Amino acid sequence: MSEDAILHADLDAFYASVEQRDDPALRGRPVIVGGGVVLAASYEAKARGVQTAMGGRQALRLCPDAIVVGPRMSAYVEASRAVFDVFENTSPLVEGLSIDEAFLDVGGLRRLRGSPEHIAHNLRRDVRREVGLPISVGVAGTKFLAKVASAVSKPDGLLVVPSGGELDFLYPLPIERLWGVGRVTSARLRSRGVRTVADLAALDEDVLARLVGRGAGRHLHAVSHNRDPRQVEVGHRRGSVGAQHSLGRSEPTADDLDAVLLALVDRVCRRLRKGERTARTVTLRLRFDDYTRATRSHTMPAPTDRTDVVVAAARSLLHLARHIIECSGITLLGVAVSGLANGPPQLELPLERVPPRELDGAVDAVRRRFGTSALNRAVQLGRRDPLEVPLLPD
DNA sequence: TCTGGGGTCCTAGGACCC
DNA sequence: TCTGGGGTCCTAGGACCC
Repeated sequence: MSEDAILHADLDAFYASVEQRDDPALRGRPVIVGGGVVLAASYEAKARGVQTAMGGRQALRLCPDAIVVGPRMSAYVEASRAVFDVFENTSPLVEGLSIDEAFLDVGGLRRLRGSPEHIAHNLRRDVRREVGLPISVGVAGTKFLAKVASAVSKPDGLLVVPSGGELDFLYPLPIERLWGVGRVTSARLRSRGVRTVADLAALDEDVLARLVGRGAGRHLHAVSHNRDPRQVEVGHRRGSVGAQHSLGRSEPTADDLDAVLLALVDRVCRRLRKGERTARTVTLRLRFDDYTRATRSHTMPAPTDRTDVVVAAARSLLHLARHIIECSGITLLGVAVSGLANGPPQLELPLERVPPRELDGAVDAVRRRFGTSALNRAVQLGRRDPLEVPLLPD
């Protein structure tokens, strides 16, 4: 007989913790990983108000004595792999959510490994002992509740929501604790006086749907009553692959944009081929100096992993968007492919083999405008190891 | 508060088909 | 020629997450 017992395991301030692990001088001190923007902050920095995704300048105003270190993605990927080895040794049912968190179904393991709480305790001990990192674990009967519990338990915590005590745990929490309530939804709900999960649960589902949309309304109504039927799912494959590049306020020419586009497509297609995937839809992402965004997408008749095919599609999308690009300053260009299928690897067509004449023109334009180092950066972009967010298999 | 790079899911309208 | 209802696919935008 099995019971519902799900662990949500979430590494604390992951990148910053790896840095503190690897450099004793950083331990006990406020550490910020990133530069222009905060990718991760140690708890010492968080205590001073520094938050993930905050601008670097603001972070240093709040915490002038913070030590800023550049990200070392390969170290984080390696640490993540080691942590996931511990997960896999704990339960065969592991669902990775990102580089630093996963769900584990331990419902069938009571005889083998003890109670869910015991398993969670051992998991935290093993991650600490074998990888040297702090990890928080939430234990509950549903994924949703386990995720909320791990967040509440942070840092370096363990929180078990006892069977029967779910609503006592949930109701007093502020709505922002819920997975799926962000800035906009929070503001909408608060404007109606909804502050806690108890307030949320008292709302009619139809009222909620009118307030935040049908899908979000249904979701929030269900979870506020502790209904979440989702199972831990093993073997998810990612549904899209993308790459993007911030352009600053450089006012790039059409040739500059084309060079960046080539580099981005090259990177995306390498990752496709490496994962033996193919894609049908190409999406161009644009961001402008007023932080508005736009996308343009095109679905191809057949899936591909070929750089030249995706370049052609992306170029025509860029052409399609030329008017909005002319009207407002473009600050970010991104390329994503979706509609992924498992496909055999096809012809290898890296950046170097895109028709040389066109590439040379674009490359020269970048060199003229931004200098050689910027050119190297653009080319590097195309060659960089596909290490980012590598957890779900490509 | 002015912001990096990588993702997921949902909604809504239009085209097209039966 | 006009009228349904239902379904799928595509495109664009938005909210949210790490």
